[in-house]
Amino acid sequence: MFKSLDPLLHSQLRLAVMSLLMNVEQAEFVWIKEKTGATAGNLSVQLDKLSKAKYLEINKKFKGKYPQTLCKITKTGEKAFAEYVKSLKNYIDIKTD
Amino acid sequence: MFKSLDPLLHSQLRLAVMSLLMNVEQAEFVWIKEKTGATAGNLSVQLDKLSKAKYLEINKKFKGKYPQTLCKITKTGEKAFAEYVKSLKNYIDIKTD
DNA sequence: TAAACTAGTTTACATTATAAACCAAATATT
DNA sequence: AATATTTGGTTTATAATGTAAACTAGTTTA
Repeated sequence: MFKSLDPLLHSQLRLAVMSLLMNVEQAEFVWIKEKTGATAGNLSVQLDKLSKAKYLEINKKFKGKYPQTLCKITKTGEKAFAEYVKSLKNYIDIKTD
Repeated sequence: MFKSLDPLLHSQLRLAVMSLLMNVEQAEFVWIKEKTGATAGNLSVQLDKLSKAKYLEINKKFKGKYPQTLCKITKTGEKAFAEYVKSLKNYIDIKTD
């Protein structure tokens, strides 16, 4: 009846991050921070979790003299997101039998 | 951009409970337990939280000789659920601009 | 050269979720 | 008729999670 919801995606901030990354080629840490309204510390932790799960790839470079963290969703991440959305529908659409 | 998701509903079990109660007049503890697959202890705690938030009403009676806990969603609960679903759509539908 | 800012990371604490242990009464077993 | 098991839960202790505050490392500005 209720498919289990991927706990890695069932978090407000991580879901927002994935939602953003579903729609762009890649994104900077600072841009994600602004779009989500997250604190830097929280975002750092959550990006790390998503990255460890291979839901996204993190690429650290320099933009001029400043450090820059680029994030990009992976195929695995895209699949997980799609699956999460599918599962969620059981919760928000269902009619009992 | 991202509306905040009611933390009381953003929990797998509580969301499943509310989802069930959206579709029935009322429901027994045991029925909810079976439908959700939750343990009794966890369900007890989560029902209590939803009840304290006035998202549902809990009515304790006896069914024959056994205790029976009946749950019914409130107007407040219905509104909160609808609002949650609306907010969620920002996360799962959006295209970045 | 000292203060303030950029771009993050680490860590300590608070919140949340959950299973295990418990309770009271009913029924089944020996 | 004791005792064990089941029903229908609640309480509580612990594990997992989320988050802000404090920190690192370097840059710009006054």
